[in-house]
Amino acid sequence: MSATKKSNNEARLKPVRPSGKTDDSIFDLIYAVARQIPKGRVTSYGAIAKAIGSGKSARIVGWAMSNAGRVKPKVPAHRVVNSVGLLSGKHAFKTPNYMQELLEKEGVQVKNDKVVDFKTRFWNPLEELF
DNA sequence: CGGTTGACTTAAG
DNA sequence: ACTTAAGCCAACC
Repeated sequence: MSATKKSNNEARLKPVRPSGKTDDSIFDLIYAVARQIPKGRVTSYGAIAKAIGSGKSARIVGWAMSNAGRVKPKVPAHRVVNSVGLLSGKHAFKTPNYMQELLEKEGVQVKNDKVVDFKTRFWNPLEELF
């Protein structure tokens, strides 16, 4: 197979938007930050929003996370919760309980759909990436 | 093009 | 701790 087989790879690390586009967008930035979340730590949608410079576009982060399941490489969307540590996105996983199990598997305690000691487990991209 | 929706956030009562 | 309200922005119809 000495033929030039360039297609097939070309390192398409760009995330796939809902529209199927792989253009640069805030989605790219969101996924990029989300992948930086250390194991056993969590962050919030708003924190990511600030990290990418949008600040108040936390809802877009949530939107992007809903697409995280179809994005490559995999995005640890289970490590992203809302501002009070609530697993607001658990319903988007295979099973509503899958998100909690993933977190517990990483050492994050979850009680009543809420991250235990959230403030300590919180990972601030603005400070950690700085 | 416009109204609605959503894995959000902050503020105020 | 709970409810309301307003701000935000991309996708959807």
